[in-house]
Amino acid sequence: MGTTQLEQAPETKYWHLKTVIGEALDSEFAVGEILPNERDLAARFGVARATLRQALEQLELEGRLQRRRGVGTTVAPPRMGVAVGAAGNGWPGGTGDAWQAADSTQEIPPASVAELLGTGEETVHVLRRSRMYNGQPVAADLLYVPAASVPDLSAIDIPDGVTRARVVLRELQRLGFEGEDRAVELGSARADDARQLDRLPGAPVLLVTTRYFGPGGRTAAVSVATYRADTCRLTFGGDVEFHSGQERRAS
Amino acid sequence: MGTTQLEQAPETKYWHLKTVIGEALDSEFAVGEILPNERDLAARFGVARATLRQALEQLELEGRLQRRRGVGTTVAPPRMGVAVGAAGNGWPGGTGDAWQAADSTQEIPPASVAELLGTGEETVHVLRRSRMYNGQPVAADLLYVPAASVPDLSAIDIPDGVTRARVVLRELQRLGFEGEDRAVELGSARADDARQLDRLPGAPVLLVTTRYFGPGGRTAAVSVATYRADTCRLTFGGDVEFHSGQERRAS
DNA sequence: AAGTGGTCTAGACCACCAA
DNA sequence: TGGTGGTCTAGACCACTTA
Repeated sequence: MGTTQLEQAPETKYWHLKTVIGEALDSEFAVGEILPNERDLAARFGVARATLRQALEQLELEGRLQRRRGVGTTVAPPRMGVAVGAAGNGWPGGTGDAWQAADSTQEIPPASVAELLGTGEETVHVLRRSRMYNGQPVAADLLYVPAASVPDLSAIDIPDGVTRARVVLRELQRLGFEGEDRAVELGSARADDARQLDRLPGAPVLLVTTRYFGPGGRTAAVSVATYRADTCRLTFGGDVEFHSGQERRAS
Repeated sequence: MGTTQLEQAPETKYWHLKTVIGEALDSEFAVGEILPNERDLAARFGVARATLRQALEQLELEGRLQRRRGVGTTVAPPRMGVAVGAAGNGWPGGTGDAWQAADSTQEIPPASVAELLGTGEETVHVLRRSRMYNGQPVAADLLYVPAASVPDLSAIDIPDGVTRARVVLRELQRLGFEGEDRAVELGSARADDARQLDRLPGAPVLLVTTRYFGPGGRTAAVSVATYRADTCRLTFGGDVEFHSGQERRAS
């Protein structure tokens, strides 16, 4: 009667586990330290392995644990702040930052990209790049460049993918751009991205879609970057580094 | 011998399922349509329910499905683009946009926030707000404001939380700010945020941490916003709307 | 009360890594 | 080869919504 009935949900087991383990991580474990294996942990807490795993999965999602098949579960360092704003990368790869142009082909872009580009079913240059940070791969990226955006190249024929990538980037950089647009959403890693990022397919990733506007307001290029969600915190604007004292190091 | 041995991973069941169902969603289902229940689907594909669920979970993570306990699984509309950049919200809640100031207390901020504010263990104003979009809750937010940032209020004592929230916001708006800083990372919803966002605890969310710089470069306030990762695509900069023709409507 | 998705169990086997 | 995390199964029960 008088009891304010606010308890509501009786807190599930895995949620409680997650809390308990999370607190233990703060107080009793150092970064890089290895946890007991899942079977032992499950036994120790008196739950099924699946339940224990549900807790670990969330902690990994939050960037507090790192699990590797065949190896074990370790305490993850704090997420690294990765600059995505205008300060970080003009034409990505242009200024020789951590982006590494890997390859280039000419393909018909997927519908979602074609819509952003405003092109129809024309083929575009597709540059594959990957971004390193503190010696770790943090992002895989596809840069879609319509042939119209780099007119001076249409006559030349360059067979090698890597050098063509470099040439396209240089040309883009020469032309410059007038603005950019960015969107971030949650996704799961495709098989090839997963391989580049040293994760399993389906791993949670942050999808950063950038539109680059050329002269006249036309969309000159579109980039879709796939960042590891477990290890990265994306930073925007402000040239100041977040948390500058606490960046992640290789384990 | 001659067989280029590149097959590599024999593609797990749930991954294959995810692909198959995903394609079916594109071709055979309309937005809002209800899928068969999990037990039926599992039987139809000849897998255990847990396996089927693993596939659905990923599709939900990617914003393609919406599942509600007691109701069913429906096809989700495309994610809505939510503006987070400077254009979207000055002092959030200030211009009467979709933010709704709900409450305000004075508390000692969590260590992570205190570090960003540069304050010690002093109490700060904590404004709780929530953001609506197309009639749906998309974000819950905590705005931490050190007393020093709103000096004119230190003398006044306002007992009511809601009006105090409004007063603090008005004062902040009057003072203005000189810059901001933003970071985005993946998280899982705390119990209270989950309630506000109409999700279960642990649901994947995008955590947007914003630092507002006051005159002199000091951090005037810090906001931690929790966006539903399943329904939201965060957009930054550029006053142009992404995908303007395809926005999400209430189902 | 019936039907949905969410949690949990106790097993089994597989893919991967390091010694 | 032994140990790790990843996948998969076939059940059971629970929390929630709707009628």
